[in-house]
Amino acid sequence: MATLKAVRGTRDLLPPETALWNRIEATARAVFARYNFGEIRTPVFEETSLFARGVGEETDIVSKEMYTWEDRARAASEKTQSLTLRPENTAGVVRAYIEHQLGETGQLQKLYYIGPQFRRERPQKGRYRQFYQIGAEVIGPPSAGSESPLRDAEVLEMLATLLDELGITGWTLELNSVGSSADRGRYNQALREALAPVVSQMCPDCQRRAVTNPLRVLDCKVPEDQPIIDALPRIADHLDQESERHFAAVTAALDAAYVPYRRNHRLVRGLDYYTRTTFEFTHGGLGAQNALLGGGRYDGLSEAIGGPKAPGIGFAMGEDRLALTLLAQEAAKAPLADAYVAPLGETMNAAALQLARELRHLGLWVELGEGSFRLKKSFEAADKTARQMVILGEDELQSGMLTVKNFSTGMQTKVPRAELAGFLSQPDC
RNA sequence: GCGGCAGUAGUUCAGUGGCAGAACGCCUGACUGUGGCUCAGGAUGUCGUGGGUUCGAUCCCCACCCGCCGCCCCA
Repeated sequence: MATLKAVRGTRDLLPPETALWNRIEATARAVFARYNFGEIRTPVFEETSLFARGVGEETDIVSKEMYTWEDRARAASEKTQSLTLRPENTAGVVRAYIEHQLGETGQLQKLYYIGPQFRRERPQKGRYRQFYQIGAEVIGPPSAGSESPLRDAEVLEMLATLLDELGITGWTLELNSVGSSADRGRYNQALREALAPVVSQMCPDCQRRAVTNPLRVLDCKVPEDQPIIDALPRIADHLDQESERHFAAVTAALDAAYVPYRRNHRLVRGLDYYTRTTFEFTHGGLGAQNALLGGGRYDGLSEAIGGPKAPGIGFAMGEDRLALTLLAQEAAKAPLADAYVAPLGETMNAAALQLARELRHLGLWVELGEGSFRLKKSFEAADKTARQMVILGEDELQSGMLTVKNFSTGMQTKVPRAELAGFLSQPDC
């Protein structure tokens, strides 16, 4: 029988890497809380139509990357239902916003989520079929200020803070505006017209994109095509006055908050629901998957899925890539316990558990050894798992003076049991 | 989904149509309450899976699985 393994594109996260993941999530939660975001948890699966309408029927995500199945009927009278593992979380959050009539509160909703998403893509490093996203949405009725460029700037400033606090060095914020959907339609047309006379000089990929999806031409990385692309019309020149003013206000607020950004006229990508502000935080060293997070404004999404007018802005951050980036920066090494309690002889095992319990109740991180080990073996095990080792033999039990070995200083000390926890808590010197 | 490269010990990787290898790690002992250094010994394994060619396949061929790189797309 073939051995069982995690299915393609999925994986197990094990210590010590999970410690890094926990740190990432704890940092995100702490930052979000300071910006007055609350956590939302939506189901990992939803009705298929939510994603079809919210994300866009024509997008690759919906047309070929979703895990969709027909949920079977339990009774003859019940209909089957098409369900889908969520490929992203914004649609689910907006669905919940509508379902719970959060707009009726009149308040701006600031919600964040952390959880797995599912897309049936070809796996690669930093790209999995079950992947994890940390994201947030600011959404509400226009009267709550949900359309304000200040919201965009606040979210971007929060993200800059979060990446800094996570210890990501060398990130770049790329920023653009895609205007209204009407603006985008006009721009698409202008792009097609501008491409027509020059496309024959471009790479085969671009020749194909020019027909199927002209916006994708802007992503081309072939060096020879760059001068041609630079000469193409920019969406900035096709924005209506409102969108232009909105974008100017966003950048003014970013300047005031000292958030560095780079205008990227080619950043027009994104899902169907994006309007106006779009952005990406990128980082080198991730290969073709250089985006750490992406997001933008989606003023029409709620209405697209049958809800009230509820403009919003949000982002999703790839936690897998974040962990990868941090791992490359700091080479996650397993942290060490405060102490390893080594009983000397099996008869000392029970007393060792009692000692370990005492120390653990005082908040120390303690590993418990095994009395059948020879002292040499205890030392070897302790050296790998803890900063210090506490020897508990007959002598120590009788005298109440415990033997403590510090592995970084090499010092061995006799410590009264009452002072043990305090002694072990001292940092190495 | 398309194109390319790979899969051998826990890990990183050599290797050959004819006994399955190294380094590191692991275990035991030298050393019965003192680790790291040293020395001596030991175990590593369906050579990704299934077929085919062959007297014989880990090696050659085919298919599949999985990973990596790029494309598509995206976080």
